[in-house]
Amino acid sequence: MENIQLSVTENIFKKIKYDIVFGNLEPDQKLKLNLLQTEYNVSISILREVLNRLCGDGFIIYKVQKGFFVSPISKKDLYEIADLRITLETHALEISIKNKDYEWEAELLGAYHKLNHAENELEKNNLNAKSLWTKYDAEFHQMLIKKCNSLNLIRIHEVIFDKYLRYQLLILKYRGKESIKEHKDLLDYSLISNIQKAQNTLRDHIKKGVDYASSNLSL
Amino acid sequence: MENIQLSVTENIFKKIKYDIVFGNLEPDQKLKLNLLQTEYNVSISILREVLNRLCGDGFIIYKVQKGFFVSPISKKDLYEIADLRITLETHALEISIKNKDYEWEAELLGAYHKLNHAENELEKNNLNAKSLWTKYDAEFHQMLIKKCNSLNLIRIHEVIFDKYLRYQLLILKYRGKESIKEHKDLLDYSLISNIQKAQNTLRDHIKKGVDYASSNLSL
DNA sequence: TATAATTAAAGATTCGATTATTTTTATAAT
DNA sequence: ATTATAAAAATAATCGAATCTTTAATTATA
Repeated sequence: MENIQLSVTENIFKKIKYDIVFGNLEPDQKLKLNLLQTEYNVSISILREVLNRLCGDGFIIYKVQKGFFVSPISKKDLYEIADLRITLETHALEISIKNKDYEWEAELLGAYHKLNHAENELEKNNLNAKSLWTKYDAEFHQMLIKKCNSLNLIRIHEVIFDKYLRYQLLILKYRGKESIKEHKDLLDYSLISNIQKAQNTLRDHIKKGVDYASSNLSL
Repeated sequence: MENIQLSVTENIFKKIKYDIVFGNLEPDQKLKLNLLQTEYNVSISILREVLNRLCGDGFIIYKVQKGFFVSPISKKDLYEIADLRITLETHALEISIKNKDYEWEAELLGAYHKLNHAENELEKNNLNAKSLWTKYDAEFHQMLIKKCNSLNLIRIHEVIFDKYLRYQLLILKYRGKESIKEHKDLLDYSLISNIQKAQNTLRDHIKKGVDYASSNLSL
């Protein structure tokens, strides 16, 4: 019998991080402890543990005797995040491709297949597919760098990806056909081990995404 | 009158992080809360807040219902950290050099001067200079990337640098003359804006450092 | 009216105690 | 002697209350 029991702290951590990334908690919003206490139904100590952990990742800002605040957003921050994502993800992609095996190719094809399905649904204006697309986009990009053989790199990339995702979700629009083509190219270049073209495609993919996001973001 | 009052939490955070980086708390060591309580003379709640924050940065590992542990070390981890430092620091250096101004040049020269002084003291076998060298080495490298114009990048680099430093301090030995030459080159290439050579020097500098560390590390 | 001082309310910080879980030790059964 | 079971000790997790700080509201003064 499996024991999947998570502590209260772990559950609240996931909830609050989700609420920040998905915009339920707004940028700059002050996180008053007694409000959160009733909202999430936990004690203050638990909340402070969770908020401190999120501080470490930079999703929350802490000011002594002033409390906790959801991290602010800005175009400058968005471009910084995008630049970091490009730097980390292209580097990881190169190593990943160099280390690839059949199992990885299979998993990558699988991840692509799911993403492509969600993309098609979105093209048919099935708006329910939005959250699915979000999930599969993340999984596809995680799979691309999975063989980079560096837990540290994967861990940092994950944080940066979530920060990037937060901006994407603030826009809510979907870049459509262009992005679909880029994902297909990313898959194909990875499978034939063309590192240069795979990296260039990834770089353009993120740059176009961030420009699109930026132009749709009123700040 | 300035208000430099830090909360208890902030102070303990710095102390514990210092103790991890500088090896007073050993890798894999279990951080029992009541022991830490008497050691640092604070309540459990405070400790849990601090340990959670350090989890976010990866200096501490948390296992549900098992407690907190100082992150383990390994050669693989060291090489991952070094690779990340190279990736992040060369990228930041390029942008920094492109954005440079006279003020930065002046500050960089100042930082180099202090580092060079510490290096000379070490050459004279003045072992007290060791901790000074640690400080000035960090400051010199931070100054190199200061103009990269990305708080996110600087913040992440800082965490990686501290993780790298932790390994360096485990070795305690000093690489000597070679490293001195590299620092001088790093300064000169940055000042004449030779980005390629500055990046290559930095890459070699870190690679040689990590190889030196690795070969002196019994794991 | 505008500014400064005082008080009241709200909120952050810290702590000690209670509860729940895990680990260790002791005891019993095979 | 070895494994299984039960009791005890150690430790982690959680909570609610006490303390301290900041912010807002009120009153007093120029």
